[in-house]
Amino acid sequence: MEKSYKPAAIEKSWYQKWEEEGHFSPSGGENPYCIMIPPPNVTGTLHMGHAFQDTIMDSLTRYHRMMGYNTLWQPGTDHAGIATQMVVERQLEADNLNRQDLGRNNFLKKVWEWKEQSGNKISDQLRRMGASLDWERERFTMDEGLSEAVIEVFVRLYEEGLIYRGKRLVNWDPNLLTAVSDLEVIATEEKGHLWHFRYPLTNQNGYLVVATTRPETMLGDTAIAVNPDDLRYRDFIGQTVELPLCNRKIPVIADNYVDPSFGSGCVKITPAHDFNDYEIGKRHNLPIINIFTPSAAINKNAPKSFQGMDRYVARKKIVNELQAAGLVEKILDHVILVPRGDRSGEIIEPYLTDQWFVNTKPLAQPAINAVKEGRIKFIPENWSKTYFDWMENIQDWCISRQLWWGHRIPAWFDNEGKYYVGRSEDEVREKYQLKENLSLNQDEDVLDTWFSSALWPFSTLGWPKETSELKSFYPSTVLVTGFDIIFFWVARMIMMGLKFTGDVPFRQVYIHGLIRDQNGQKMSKSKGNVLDPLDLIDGIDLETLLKKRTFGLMQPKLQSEIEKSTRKEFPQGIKAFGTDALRFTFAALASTGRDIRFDMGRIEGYRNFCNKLWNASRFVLINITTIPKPQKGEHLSLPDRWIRSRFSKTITEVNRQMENYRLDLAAKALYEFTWNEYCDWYLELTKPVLQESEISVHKLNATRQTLIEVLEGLLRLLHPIIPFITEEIWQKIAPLAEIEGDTIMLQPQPNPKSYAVDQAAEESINWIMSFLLGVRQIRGEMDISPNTPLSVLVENASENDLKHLEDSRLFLNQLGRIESITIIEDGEEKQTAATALLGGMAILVPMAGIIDTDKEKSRLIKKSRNIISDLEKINAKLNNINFMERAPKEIIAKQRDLGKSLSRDLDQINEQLEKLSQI
RNA sequence: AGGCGCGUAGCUCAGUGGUAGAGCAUUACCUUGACAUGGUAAGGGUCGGCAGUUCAAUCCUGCCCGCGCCUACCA
Repeated sequence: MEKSYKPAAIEKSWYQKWEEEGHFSPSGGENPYCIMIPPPNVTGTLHMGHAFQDTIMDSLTRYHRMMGYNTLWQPGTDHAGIATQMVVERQLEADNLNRQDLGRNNFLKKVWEWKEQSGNKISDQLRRMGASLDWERERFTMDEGLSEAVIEVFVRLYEEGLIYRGKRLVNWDPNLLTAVSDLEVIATEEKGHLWHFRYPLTNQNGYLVVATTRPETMLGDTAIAVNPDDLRYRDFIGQTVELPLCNRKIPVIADNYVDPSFGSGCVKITPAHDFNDYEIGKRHNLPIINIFTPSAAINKNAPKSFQGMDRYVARKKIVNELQAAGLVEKILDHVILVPRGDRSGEIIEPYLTDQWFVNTKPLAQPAINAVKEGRIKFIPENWSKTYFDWMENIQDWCISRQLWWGHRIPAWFDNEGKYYVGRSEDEVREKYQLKENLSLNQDEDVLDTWFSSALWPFSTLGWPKETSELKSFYPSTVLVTGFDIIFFWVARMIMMGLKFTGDVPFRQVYIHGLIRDQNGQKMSKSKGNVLDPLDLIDGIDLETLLKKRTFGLMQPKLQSEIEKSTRKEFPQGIKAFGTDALRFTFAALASTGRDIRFDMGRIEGYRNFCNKLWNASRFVLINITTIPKPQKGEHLSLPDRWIRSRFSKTITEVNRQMENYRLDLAAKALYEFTWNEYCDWYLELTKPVLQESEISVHKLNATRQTLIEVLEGLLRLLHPIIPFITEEIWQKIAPLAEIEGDTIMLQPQPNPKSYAVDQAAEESINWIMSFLLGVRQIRGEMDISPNTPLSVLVENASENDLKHLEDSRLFLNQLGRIESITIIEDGEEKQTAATALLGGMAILVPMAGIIDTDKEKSRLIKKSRNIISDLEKINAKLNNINFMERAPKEIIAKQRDLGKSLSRDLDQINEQLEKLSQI
């Protein structure tokens, strides 16, 4: 093996081998374990969020595969309607073309080309992450089979009356020229104004003042509303006002919606361009006057002088003209919530159009029940509250989009605007017995991308056919996803899954946090703080990183700022840490919080961890070149028994944490065992055995066997998180453990029962550790060189101490660089010494020239001060009647014991101090 | 407006009703035959604040302060 761990050298080949040999496909068997990947955008690239999520899913998948489950991790990609269409349109823009220039068919051809060209990129990046996805089953939401599922679902929902078409006020993106759903609208707080306008009364002098944040909508006003209980306006109800600039009379109506304390207490009502006003309009039978074109310019329903103007140009003109007419009461600064499209960033307008909707309430109820009844569990459980809140107030879902890229709606229109829904034109003609010469045109619109995503858990498995895959893997075991798409995706999958399969789509929903940068900021191109997972794996030099972060910025102004911060953060660029280190980092960060700050310090630390594992394995391989003869338990050394015991407990702990989705705690247990126990102590403790010439062959072999067995098991335990390095090492270790197999990934997880728990051995090793710690402290604090051999005396040794001492001399001598250990009676030792305490026993290092008396004095004084303060706390408790009466017995006993041992320590320290003072 | 989350060492974060933890960073010493991507030791914290429950609170409860997120129709 190489002297140090070089990830690039080992990661390349293993993945290819695993995939070629079909190790990712389900093994068959009784117990299924299935995860559906949240399909990434087919034209996208892997970002930190993906890498994090995929690490979690892959670790879970590999773990359960090794636990003997029939494991499927289903891969695939999403067509991501708007996002993908926008990318291709932007490419056309470069050639001064738009999609209309190409026409629908040619445009779609372009999108498919782009999909083919870039669609494999993210799959390849997933491979770099080590993701053990069953690629043979890779799906795409616009595959034939999945499209069939989409049509089937649409038609069935329509036939049941759960999909309807209607003219409704929807969220309209005037830039993309499509409707979007409520969820795709982001409300942002922005500075605006509250304009107060005077609407003159028609049958008397005076006016009513209305307040608005969107003056241009006045052109579509059809009423003004006041609160019926508002005494100021009570008398005006039923009168009319003159709508300025429009030459129209509109009524004053009363509606409880109006809050008298806001603005002027009078609200202008524009039913065509405001959701509330729309509802009020319906209640009062108001006319609905649409004043916008699809791109939100003023249309022909408004006065001539405004027609054709963009809404914001019109706004200015309206304000100016009202001002000139003396109809502006005042203009106040006002922070408003501006609705913007999540893709385009454009200000969304409520707009009256014909759209397709899903009637969600009947679907939501069973989906609520499924979670209430525990058939689906959220992890952490708290997220179910978020889910309920939304589901219980769910609104109908606008599913039609005026785009070209996506699943075209299976509805056909005749020339009169009558429409027929069916699986195909032929089916429609037959079903509705349409005349052959009736011309039909399919609806131009496509479905919301999330409509097909909602079917993902069963459409990928072949539904509506009753496939064996569906039988085996539906419901899937767990959905792993971020909280940001609980509404978009999780809720809708549950609704659709229950509706069309009669069962939940997954039994658990593991909600993880979102990856942020080291300052807790969302990673985004415009902030210039994006980390590419592949750059962490392969490394990147500063110049390339700078180029990457500043290339194609929307606001070139930001360039110098981004350059500066990047140079500061990564003066040397980014080192290559390898996939395993990145994965271990993600696992270690996967705690229950919402924000996960990615910390470069940690990935470096876990790269070092990999190196540690690498070198520990080298140590084992250097010392063991032939298969050790199996030995009986009696030949195991104390450290052998100890490490087996610790490993058994570690396996149990890791299993527990994996089952609880606490990958961070699993990673922690693995890290601590590997580094702090196996490497720091066990390997050190084997050195005396491996190097001792007089050791028995049995003992030697028992230690060799333990070294191998524990390392081999540890590699398997680590494999789900760090697959590459464990495979590489395992290939060399497994033969020495007499294990045959092509790959570690198909080996079973280690069984805690294969390694005996041994409390006695743990106690003994703890004693040894304490002994060595005491000696090392003296060395460290007294500046005694690690090379200086020490003669050590022990005083007040109990029988137990003597037994431990007898069992461990070999280890103490070598690990503590101790020449001799002499047992002495209390007070026998006359010369002064540096002292360490181990239970009731004192470990003395005679000072004879090597130790500074004053230093030792101050060291002991400091120690005694700590003990005294602890002791005071304990005595206060023990003297507290309430404590003695009410605390549990064990706690009292524990405190008493602690107090005793502390005062014993204190006595000994004082004794030593006295001795030192006598000099 | 409602809901949720967070506040623990300089930084990033675990954690528990009964003696506060890790990694990184810092300091000192060490190139000893697995590993300097390392070893040994050290320093560092009123666990955001106040009150309550309790024999005992960093942990449970309430209030407050600070930060963040989500949902929502205040024109």
